[in-house]
Amino acid sequence: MNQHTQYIKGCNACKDRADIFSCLCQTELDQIDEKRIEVHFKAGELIFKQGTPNMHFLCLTQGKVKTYIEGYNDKNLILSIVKPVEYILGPGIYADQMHHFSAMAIEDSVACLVDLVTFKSLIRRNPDFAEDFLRKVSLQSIYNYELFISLTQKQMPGRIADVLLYLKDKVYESNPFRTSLSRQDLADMSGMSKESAIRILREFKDEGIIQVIGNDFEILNIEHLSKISQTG
Amino acid sequence: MNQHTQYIKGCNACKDRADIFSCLCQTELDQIDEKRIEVHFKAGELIFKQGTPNMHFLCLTQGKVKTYIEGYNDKNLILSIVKPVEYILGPGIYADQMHHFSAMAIEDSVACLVDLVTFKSLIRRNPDFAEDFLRKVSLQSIYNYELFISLTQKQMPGRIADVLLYLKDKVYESNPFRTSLSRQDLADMSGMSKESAIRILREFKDEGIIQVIGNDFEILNIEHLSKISQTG
DNA sequence: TAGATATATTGATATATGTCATTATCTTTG
DNA sequence: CAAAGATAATGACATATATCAATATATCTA
Repeated sequence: MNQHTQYIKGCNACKDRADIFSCLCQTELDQIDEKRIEVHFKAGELIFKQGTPNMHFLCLTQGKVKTYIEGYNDKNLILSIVKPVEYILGPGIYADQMHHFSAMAIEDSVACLVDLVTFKSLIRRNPDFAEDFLRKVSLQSIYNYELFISLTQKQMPGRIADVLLYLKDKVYESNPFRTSLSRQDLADMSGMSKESAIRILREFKDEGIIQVIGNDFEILNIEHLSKISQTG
Repeated sequence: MNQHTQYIKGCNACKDRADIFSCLCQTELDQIDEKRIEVHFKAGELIFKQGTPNMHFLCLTQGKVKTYIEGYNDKNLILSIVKPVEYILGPGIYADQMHHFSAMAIEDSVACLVDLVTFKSLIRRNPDFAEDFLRKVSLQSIYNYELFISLTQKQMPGRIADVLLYLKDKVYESNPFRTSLSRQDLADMSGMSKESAIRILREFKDEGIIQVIGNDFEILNIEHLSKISQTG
């Protein structure tokens, strides 16, 4: 399916893949469809920036996006890698209408922007939709708690192991995988300097746990890597 | 107001103080009141434990509670100190019905437990309530992002500064404040060993930024402490 | 294709932080 | 009140991790 067909079919084509929208009736879906803006981003382009007003609910239909908190000294902390079809839910939607993290395309991407007035009115009118949305928010929260433990209680090897397993299981869903993430990105996902990230990757490579050629990764010994993730 | 009057008055007395319940009509509030169980906890008692089923929505009416993730090697990460009247919202409510963190009373406390069936049906029936709840969840999320930055990008002095400012501004809301938190707790809030926490506190004391006598804290130079929080 | 620019890698070194052992102080309890 | 147990404080030391500098490799661009 090329981008043009995708555009013409609109939300209906997407609906099957987009879990929380499956509980909307046709009229409700049409409402979103009308208000929907489809935007194409090139790899490296900023989708929205932390600190700016949050006016849209965002649904990623193609490509990959990293969400990250911009901290001090130009250091970023990558929260998640979003793949299609998933939503980018900022907590600002129901609080201060601001973005609390930034989002950047790491591959050429397509996203649908739905204005928040429409989105919120659907939340109010359709309890199933509200519950599904709450479920999404909750799952994200749960993942954040895991991230807390990984980042604050594990040493570097454990954190890199977590990142590799996350990429394999949640992002690329395949074992030899090629990523568009830079070494700096991997470092930003695991809260360390890029030099440290590189060093740990090399250690894993030397121990035969992984194979790395450029941006092609293969986890050779999943058990061992999981153990490193466990023991911190 | 003693505990007995508090009990007799029920949710109605609490309503003024409990923001998200203010949008409920009397009938709805009565429903919660009926299903409500009031429980008294002694300081140090576990209220619920990570990994157990999450069957109740919890509202703290007296005392103070710490919520914390139990990580590896018996290390905990304290997420928040809850004071009355606030809610303890686990993300499991709308996901897997499990607790993803533990809660423990750090002072003698009173909490109201509302069963989730009642709670969820109100969320479905009253959109204002649902929105208020979403607002609460969102604010918690925003705080978690700040915590991420503090814990992963600041050095120990910055993290301890954050903890002290949090206790002053959000928990005790007064400047000389007495806490029931142990040094280990302060360490668990800032993601470091208790020895390190103690050392940083001593440094702040030597530099005249704070005064500490036992569990009595006073921040003498708020500007300086804020600066330490900023510069990491 | 060559030069320029960004990214990745490596090594040497400095530093932040944790661990362990010891002593001091506070709190509980018989 | 004294003994016991918990919590707090301190110092010496080990180690995880960041920083800096140098080089290698990849990627872009004229």
